[in-house]
Amino acid sequence: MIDVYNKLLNQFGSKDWWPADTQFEVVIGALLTQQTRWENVERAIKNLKERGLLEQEPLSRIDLEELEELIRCTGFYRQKAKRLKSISEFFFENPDILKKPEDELRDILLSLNGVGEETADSIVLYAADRPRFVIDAYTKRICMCMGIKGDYGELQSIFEDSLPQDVPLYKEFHALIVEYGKRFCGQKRCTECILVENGKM
DNA sequence: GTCCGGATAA
DNA sequence: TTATCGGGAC
Repeated sequence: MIDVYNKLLNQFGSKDWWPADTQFEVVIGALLTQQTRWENVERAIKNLKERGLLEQEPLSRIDLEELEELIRCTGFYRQKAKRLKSISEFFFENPDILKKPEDELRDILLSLNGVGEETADSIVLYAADRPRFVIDAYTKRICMCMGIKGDYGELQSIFEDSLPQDVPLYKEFHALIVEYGKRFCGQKRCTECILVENGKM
């Protein structure tokens, strides 16, 4: 896998993904970005920030319909508004939650409504700064093209076992995979794929 | 019309 | 495994 990482890094350079002022902002962004373009997430984040709502207590207490309007641009705004309120309440009541060991933290996150495996790992990696490799749709797709099959956990193990346990590397690699996926997989430029031609990772 | 930095209930 | 949630950009 490290070869794939180096190929992507050479092609695209460092991405500096997931800009955010606070850990909580990463958590909120992780929910808002589900099935949504990042540009639209930034608008919603800006809306919340301008009103001082990008903090645990204010966001947990905001009127539901008001919150829906502020995040409407991210789509799925009704379910996302409910989830944001409940997760804000949880983080307000458990302020040190991100300091827990990554395995325990991941299980706790998964028990929250609106948090599946990808979102949980995104929070563990980008908010808590712990080594958990994020598997998204592009990662699965690229693996399939390389002949690697498996469910979420199996693919995650393949990446984590073949890479040094390095948080910045995990962050960068996932960002590069998404960038690559957008440009090639998403545009169906399979004949130009630089990852599959030599087969193995 | 298609696609996005998915999760959930059925 | 499939339907649903959904606005915005192309």
